[in-house]
Amino acid sequence: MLPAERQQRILEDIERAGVCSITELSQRYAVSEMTVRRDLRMLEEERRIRRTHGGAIRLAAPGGHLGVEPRYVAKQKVHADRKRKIAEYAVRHYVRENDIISLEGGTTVTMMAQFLRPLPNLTIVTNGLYTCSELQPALAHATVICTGGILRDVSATFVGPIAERFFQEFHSNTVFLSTTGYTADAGFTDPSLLETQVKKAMVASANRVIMLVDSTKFGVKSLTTVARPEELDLVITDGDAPEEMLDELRGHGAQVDVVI
Amino acid sequence: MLPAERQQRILEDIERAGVCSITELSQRYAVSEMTVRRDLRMLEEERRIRRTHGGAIRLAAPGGHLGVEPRYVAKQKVHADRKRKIAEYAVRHYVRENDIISLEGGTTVTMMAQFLRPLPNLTIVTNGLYTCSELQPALAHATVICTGGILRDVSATFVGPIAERFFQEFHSNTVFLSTTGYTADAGFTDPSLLETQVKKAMVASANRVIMLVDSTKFGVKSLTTVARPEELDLVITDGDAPEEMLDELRGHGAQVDVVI
DNA sequence: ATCTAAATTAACAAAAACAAACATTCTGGT
DNA sequence: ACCAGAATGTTTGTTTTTGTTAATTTAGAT
Repeated sequence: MLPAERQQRILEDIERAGVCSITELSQRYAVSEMTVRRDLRMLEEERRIRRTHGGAIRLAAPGGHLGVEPRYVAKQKVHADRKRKIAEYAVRHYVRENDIISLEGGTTVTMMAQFLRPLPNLTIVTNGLYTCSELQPALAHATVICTGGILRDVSATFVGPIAERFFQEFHSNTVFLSTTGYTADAGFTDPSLLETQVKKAMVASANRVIMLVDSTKFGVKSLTTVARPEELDLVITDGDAPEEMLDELRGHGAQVDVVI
Repeated sequence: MLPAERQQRILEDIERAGVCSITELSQRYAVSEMTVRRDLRMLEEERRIRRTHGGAIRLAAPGGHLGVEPRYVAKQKVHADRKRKIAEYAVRHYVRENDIISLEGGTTVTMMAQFLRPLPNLTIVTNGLYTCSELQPALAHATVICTGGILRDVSATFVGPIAERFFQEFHSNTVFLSTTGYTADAGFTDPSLLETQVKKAMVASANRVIMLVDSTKFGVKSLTTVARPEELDLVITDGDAPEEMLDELRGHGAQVDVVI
């Protein structure tokens, strides 16, 4: 294998995994650790990665968590604030004690977990790894059921046939979900078909469907359609959402709550 | 795991959960409490978290309900070192690339995860929440399948009928498991019937069964029997295990590996 | 307020990773 | 085949990281 090719592949490995150790890379490409160090040094000089003790981490990570650039973090934080408000509102108004709810594994919905912890005697069904982690401290007075399935990297959710089939047998009062975007023509869309399939199964299995959409998602169209407005009972969004989009949603029979 | 990666994940843990104890983090990442303290000190110097006695809390309190100091449950800081050696040995000698393995969610077996990360093209089946979290960074070159089920508090494992039924359909080459105790009369035993049921299903579904037992478990008898020595193919333990117990095991046809 | 158990810190020792220098192997052209 | 230059591996000493021990501080209970 050519050195340039190896370096390129190492870069790809790091960008995909977020982090790689030198031992790992040296074994994978059957070269000495010293060579890997030299490769990493070059990649760092080109500002493509950041070296750390024992390996390297990626710089900018669109879907990941490691070594993220400050600018990206800051942007994320603004959104996070919005999302958190929506998540808190959803819990406060639409979850009661003794409820049985499903939580999809997206970031907005995952934020609901921290507000759910005080509520007694909940049953929570989820395909989100982080949701499970978040709710572990609440297990004394709540039941958490995980769908299982294949763990998907970027989203930390369980997907695939196992997760989908789960919802053929289990039904909840309310499902909370979110997607990557909403447009009038394509409805609520996601980039991953695997995610979409699971979300569809969740929607089909629940009595009530609540969609959490922060205002940045309006006008964004992604690959596959998760649901159309007429399948939803309620949409929760924030104050920056364009009014005409909300009217559009209402026109399809969905109730719309705007969190100030 | 790389130091930088661990620090990043600790930060995420704290931001997600709001608060983490040092004991908890030290066990989750299989490092000493001193190392966790050093990590937390660095994160605090970067103004990313705030340290408290016994742990750390997140800075921005977007949810509101903060200021809660960590309520650290006095968990026995068990022989993490012994367990880690056993876990590393198990991976090094009994896991190959392209393997399909099952990991039970106990602490010893969970420690295998960090050593599994460099191995390419593995398929890993598990009912352990922490195992899933640990293996998330390895997903670029590995497949992780979770059983799903009811999340059990103390062990952070998925149990119950969903988890049990999973193994009626999925079969692995090798299952790695551990239990609370072993005695000659009761075999390998666990305090929780729910855990036992899942472990039995795992054993039944695998071609090869490997039990990880650190020496502190010998002579300990718990509530329910998970397996008897004759059901196992291999027992891995450490050098402090009493020789007569090992002979006893060998007498039942199990191979015994002792990690020095 | 005093006491006790736990957590923290500091200091040291061990292990792992790193970097530099040198030796070796590989590559492409003659 | 031969050589020059690049790439790689190896050795050695240094640095970083981690774990352990002992002394100190803190939190919570009496």
